[in-house]
Amino acid sequence: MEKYYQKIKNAPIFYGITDEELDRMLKCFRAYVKSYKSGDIIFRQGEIVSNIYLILDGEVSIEKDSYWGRRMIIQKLYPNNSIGLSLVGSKNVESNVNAVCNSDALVLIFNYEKCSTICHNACLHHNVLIRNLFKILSKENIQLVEKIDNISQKTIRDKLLTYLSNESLKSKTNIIEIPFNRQELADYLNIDRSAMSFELSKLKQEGLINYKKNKFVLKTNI
Amino acid sequence: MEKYYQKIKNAPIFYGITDEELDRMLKCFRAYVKSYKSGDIIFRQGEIVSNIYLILDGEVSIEKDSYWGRRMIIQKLYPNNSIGLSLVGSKNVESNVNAVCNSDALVLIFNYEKCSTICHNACLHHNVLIRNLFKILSKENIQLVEKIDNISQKTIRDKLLTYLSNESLKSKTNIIEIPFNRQELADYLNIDRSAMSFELSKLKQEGLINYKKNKFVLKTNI
DNA sequence: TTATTTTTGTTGTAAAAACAACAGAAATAT
DNA sequence: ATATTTCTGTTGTTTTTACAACAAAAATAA
Repeated sequence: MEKYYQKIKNAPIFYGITDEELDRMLKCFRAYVKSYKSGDIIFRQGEIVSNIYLILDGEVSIEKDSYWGRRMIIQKLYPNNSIGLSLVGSKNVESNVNAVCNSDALVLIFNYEKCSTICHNACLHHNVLIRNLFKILSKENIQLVEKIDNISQKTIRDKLLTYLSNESLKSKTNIIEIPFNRQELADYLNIDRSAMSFELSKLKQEGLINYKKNKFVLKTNI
Repeated sequence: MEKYYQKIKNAPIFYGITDEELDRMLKCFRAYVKSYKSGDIIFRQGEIVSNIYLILDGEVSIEKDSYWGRRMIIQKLYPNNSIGLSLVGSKNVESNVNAVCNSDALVLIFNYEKCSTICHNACLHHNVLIRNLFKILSKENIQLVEKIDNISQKTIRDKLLTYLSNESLKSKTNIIEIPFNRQELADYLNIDRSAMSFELSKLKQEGLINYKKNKFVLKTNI
């Protein structure tokens, strides 16, 4: 456990917390580290989630299975990101998504509720934590609205251009490395992969973008 | 100002706060009430928002204009709902949405930052408030994911059925009154109104649903 | 009440998407 | 190095959608 402290300290969720505090806090939260294999599912649609999961290593995607078996990728998460905040915050709500490991992963797990009922330092810890949770959730909220923006566009072309220019705006550069392969990007934008590939080719031909694998260059600021 | 206290007290954002506390708190936050006319815009895409807006009366919709001029409705908000939480939480972020009054509206406005820097009771107030903000944001988060679920469906039919059954699940009844007219529902689901009307007719003919104006009945539990 | 405006439903047509099937390229395993 | 698997791009066909134009119904104003 202690060997992960350095990693844990860097996570936004524990921002502003001193080393000693962190130590007490993790004990108080009954925190433990669990390792997952690629493909493992951290939690499923329909499960009630009362833990917070902090990714220490690996890649996790938040997905949803449609009634007809199509996969929808909501977002991808990486070390320092945490999962389950909104579920924990709303208490006893069934998860409406799956959290799936895309690679072997290392995850810090702790129970958000336990502390508030058992431990004396509850208030102290909670206040610091909740402040961080609020910040993280607000960012996530903005990201979700951005995703809605991306997938709300009418045509495949518009979805691609909106997605790429949004990414470009965020990174403040017109050279973008996306975390998706083609199939995953299609699942993220809710479009057909082959139709998307076709549209990407057209955009390249027209000189609007260039790309190789998952590296894209936006030629114009659309 | 005082005449609105009863309304203000009922809002989730001030849950668990006593009357005297509320009084001090609102002073501390420099809160004031502003009335808007139908069609007024509370804030626009691109503006930096540092206030929290609590709706006391009226209807406000969170919208986005696409590059091509299409309106996208993200969500509709009503008395007791608050606006701007995620923007305030992320600090100095440009709003990526418009907040538009759909009717004459009454809104409590307060500056979230001001308190933390000026007032002595900052911690006390903030801790209570942030706890509430966290809860509200987590609910909103779940709603946004649900919206993503609705609009991610492949066909117009699937979007309609998913939306209606999600609403049905939430209200735990198969009789639903939706807050949208046809054009607004189309803008919410990002589809063409006439194509949607046509699909609704088909669903009615097939006996899957029934409806009149904005009241819907789900015949089967799809 | 009647006139006017707004909302909703219907239809045909053109555009776009999904789907399927496959070929070539790239990555991985042997 | 070669074989095998995975990923990406291309094409034709079918399905679905958007769009436009209009009719019917409902709501609102005069």
